[in-house]
Amino acid sequence: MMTRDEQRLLQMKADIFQAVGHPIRLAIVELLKDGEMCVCDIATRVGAERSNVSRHLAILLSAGVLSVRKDGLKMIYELTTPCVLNFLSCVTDIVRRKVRSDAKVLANL
Amino acid sequence: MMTRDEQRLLQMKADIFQAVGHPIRLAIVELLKDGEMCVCDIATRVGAERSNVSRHLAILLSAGVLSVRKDGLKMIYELTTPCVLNFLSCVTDIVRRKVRSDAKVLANL
DNA sequence: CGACTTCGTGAGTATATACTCACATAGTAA
DNA sequence: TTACTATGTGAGTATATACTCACGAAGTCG
Repeated sequence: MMTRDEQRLLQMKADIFQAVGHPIRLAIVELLKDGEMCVCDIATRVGAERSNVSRHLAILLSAGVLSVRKDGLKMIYELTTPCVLNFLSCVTDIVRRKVRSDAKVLANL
Repeated sequence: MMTRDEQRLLQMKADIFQAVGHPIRLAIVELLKDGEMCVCDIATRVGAERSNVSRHLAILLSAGVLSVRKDGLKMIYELTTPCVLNFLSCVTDIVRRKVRSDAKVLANL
């Protein structure tokens, strides 16, 4: 079947997808492609409550998508690796196909 | 802030990440990289209950990650685009960094 | 026709997630 | 010291997700 270690690896990889799989968290990832940013600025830019953003950041951090450093009062978050962004073109491609396919279904009603 | 359309696009993209963000569904995606497969075979290979696999497939289908065709009694699922797999190397990279970073924390106890 | 296979789905339950509000901590600055 | 700012987190609630079992629809084969 599948060893314990293989299952743990699968879980860790799935956690990364799941971490990015939320509109606010995806917005955060897309926002940080231009560089690091503190929590307060992130909250303002994505238009969500600060404490909520703080929790979302913790999820991305725990999955390994983001890293963080302290600068005085502020916590500065950044992408651990920009390769996450490469996948977004693939995701956009999937969305494009899906929208086209849905439109075709509608046309046949 | 953000237009209605931008939010819907963000949601659709997040849905794709979320769809893959489950151990069983990720296992299905990795399994289908070698080609299309019917539900019963997928269920056997990933070692999960068939009705459960059926639901997971519906989620991947609805996100646009998979497509399906009918062949007699069987429903044959396949990846809409293999580009999902490209991201897996990035995901593996994130996992590797995270494990290393966690190990470093442990070493300092 | 009846027996069988493949699949999706309703119902029920258990668990997980998202969100808000309030509070505590840590650093800054007067 | 006191006042202020940035952040994380406990508690509570609402909603979503995952899973199993049982059933029914659709196609196959004798």
